[in-house]
Amino acid sequence: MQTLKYSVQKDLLTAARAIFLRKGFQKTSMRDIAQASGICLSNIYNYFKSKDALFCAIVRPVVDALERMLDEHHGRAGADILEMRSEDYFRNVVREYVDLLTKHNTLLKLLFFRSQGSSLENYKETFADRSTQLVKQYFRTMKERHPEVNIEISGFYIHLHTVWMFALLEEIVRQRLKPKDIEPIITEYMTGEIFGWRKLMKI
Amino acid sequence: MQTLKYSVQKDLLTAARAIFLRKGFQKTSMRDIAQASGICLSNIYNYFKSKDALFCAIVRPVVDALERMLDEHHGRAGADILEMRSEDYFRNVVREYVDLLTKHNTLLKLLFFRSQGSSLENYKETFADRSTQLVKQYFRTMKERHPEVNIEISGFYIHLHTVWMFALLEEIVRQRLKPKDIEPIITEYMTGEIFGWRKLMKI
Amino acid sequence: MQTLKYSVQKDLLTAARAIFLRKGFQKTSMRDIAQASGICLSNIYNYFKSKDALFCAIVRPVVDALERMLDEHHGRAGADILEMRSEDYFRNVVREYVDLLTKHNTLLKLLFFRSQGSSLENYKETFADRSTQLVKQYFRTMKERHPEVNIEISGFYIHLHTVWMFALLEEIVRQRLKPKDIEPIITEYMTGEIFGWRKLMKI
Amino acid sequence: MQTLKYSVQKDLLTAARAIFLRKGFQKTSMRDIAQASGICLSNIYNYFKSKDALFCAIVRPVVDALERMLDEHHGRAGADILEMRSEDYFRNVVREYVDLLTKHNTLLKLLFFRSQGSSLENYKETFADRSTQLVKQYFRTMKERHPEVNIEISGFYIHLHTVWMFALLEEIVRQRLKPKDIEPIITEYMTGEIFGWRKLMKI
DNA sequence: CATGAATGAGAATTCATTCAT
DNA sequence: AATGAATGAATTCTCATTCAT
Repeated sequence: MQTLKYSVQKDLLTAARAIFLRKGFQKTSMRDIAQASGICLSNIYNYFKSKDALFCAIVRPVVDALERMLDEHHGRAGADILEMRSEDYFRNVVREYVDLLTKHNTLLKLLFFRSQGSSLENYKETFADRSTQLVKQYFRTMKERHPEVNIEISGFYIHLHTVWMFALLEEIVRQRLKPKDIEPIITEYMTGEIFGWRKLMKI
Repeated sequence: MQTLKYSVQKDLLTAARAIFLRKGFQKTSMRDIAQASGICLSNIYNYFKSKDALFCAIVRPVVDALERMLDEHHGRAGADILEMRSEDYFRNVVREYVDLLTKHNTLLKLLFFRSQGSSLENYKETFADRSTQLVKQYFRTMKERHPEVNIEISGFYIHLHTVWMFALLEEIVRQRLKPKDIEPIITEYMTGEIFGWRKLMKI
Repeated sequence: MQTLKYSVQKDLLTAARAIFLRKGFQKTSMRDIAQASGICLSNIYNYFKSKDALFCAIVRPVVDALERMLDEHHGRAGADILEMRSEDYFRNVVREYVDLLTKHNTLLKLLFFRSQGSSLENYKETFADRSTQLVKQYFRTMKERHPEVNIEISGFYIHLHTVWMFALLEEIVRQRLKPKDIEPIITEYMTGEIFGWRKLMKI
Repeated sequence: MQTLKYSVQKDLLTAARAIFLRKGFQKTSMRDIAQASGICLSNIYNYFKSKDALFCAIVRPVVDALERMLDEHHGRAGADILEMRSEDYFRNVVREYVDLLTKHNTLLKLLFFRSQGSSLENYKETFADRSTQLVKQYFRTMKERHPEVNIEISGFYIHLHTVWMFALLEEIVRQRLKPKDIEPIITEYMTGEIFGWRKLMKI
């Protein structure tokens, strides 16, 4: 198999993205997509094996980006917790989020609010859960290295802050903020967050 | 049509609520509800004119409660803004939220996370939008009364905090917190919020 | 649920049977059946939950009859092997087969030759296999009771004769023989068969 | 179009045969065949004009062999009926069947049990019918030459024995008997058959 | 010869809702 | 009020085949 005709694939993805965005995964029918993209209904299946696969393909870049962030922040490769206090760390985190929002504005919306009925319908919840677990694990590891750090923080608190982060992303996406407006918001939010966490952990 | 049998209506609502909660509005079929409630499929239509109407009826109490809160806090009947500084106001607000969560735990979940496909699928967003508008209007009114109050607060900020409030409610619902655990969380959250708002508004 | 409207169910079964018989399970579409029976396509699903279920319902009587025969002939309730020599046994067996053919002529054809694609597509093979196993087991049991009986008979032979039996049934069905013509054929066949088996087993 | 590449054709036939054998004609899709053979889907149509034509081409050798046998045994070129009594005739017939089974094991299975949906789906029945007609005709011809021969044999009997023959072939194919095991079975079967026929015909 | 792309018909099944009694 | 029956539109997906290059 060679690569399929590029322009058709592109038309398809573009049209599908627009409809998914407007109507959500479940209420969008393959007919809708066929009609909107001008591609024969059955031909869609030459490009994607199912409606779900099509949705996942559209949304993939942002899923990949989120997975990478999850891994880098709280995974094994994570930095030392005391870095939280450094300027560099702070700027990095901000840039990451700004990048995410700038590049994947629409896809975030799709993934978080239009995915019901697809295999990604629980992605947000799952992500928050996994994030919470990873943070807990990360804390335990850090505790060994820095016994003075307080890690008596409830799962509820951790989870809530992940969810709030998402809510912030969502708001930015919803309001279609321009890149230059995004950065100060993220900066301000992160300042508060990091400050809060450091206070809790006494570092 | 006259007086519909009360017990049937109750069975219906109870059964439907349970299924909507488990499968969501869209994936729940009228057949599912008929089967679970033991009420004949076509008889359901003697009680509710559509699937959507049934869902709305179930969820109505919490919608009413939210509307009332919206009205009381930011509507014309709202209190003076300087009340924000009083202990009473604070305690009232906390109690209101605790009440809401205690009484309508399940319905909140339904309304916020199981309503896709129904006419209430955008309730959360709509609520936040209306809330934002009301708050802005309220600020303008208060400005006339108290010119010293700063009301230069972005719509984004207002909207975001409404959404965060919802995210908090959602977390509490999700984690099935018990009433006694809810109060301290709300109290803590409200303390931070009111403090933040007062700082911004310089009151 | 009360019993569904009898006449519709009957029409449905009758029409479906006729089409299945003509075109086979796989090539028959639910549309075909709807059209032929004059019943709305989706209404069929109020009577049978799937195409397969419809087919099985049609064919059920003959499946039941065959299962009963299998059980009675070779199952635990089976008679002593030496009964093979009695007149009564012989007449019974003949009558059974004549009955089967007389009552279930059409259904046998459906089950054996029109079931491809349904869950019963391998019924004939499965039946022959199970029959072979049961016969082998039966022989072993009888060997204990009558050590003089020879049971050194290959699985191939047993299986082949089951299959031949089916082929005979099939021929009778195919040719639409009348009841009175069936009996002599079965009688003759059985005479040969029982004679052959007795010779092999030396009883 | 000219000379189609031999090796491609061969790959195609080999792959298709394997899949038809496993899944049957109807459940095998041209896509399956394309994938398994490594030949581009649309290119298959340069070699065979339809799925059916492909199936027929695969199965052709065994169809030819069967046609030849039909012709030689009962057709105009057939030997005198009294030859039935000779050793040579007997050995010839046995060898023929053993050859058929040895050479065309797989194709027989395809033709008899995997052809539903193709134009050959009724080959077995058709063959048996034609065979029956030919035998009847042959009998009439022989009657003229040998008036003492009894030809009062029912069509049912003739047809049945053809079908049994097929059932035997089927069993041998099904059980994957090895060539050396096939011969004794055929020999034994033929002994009985010829003996039976001669007795009936009084020759 | 080979290939990727396209096509239109058709498959089973589900659903909210209405009808007649 | 209650019920069984009916309906028509919709849904995802599959398939053999053809087209254009």
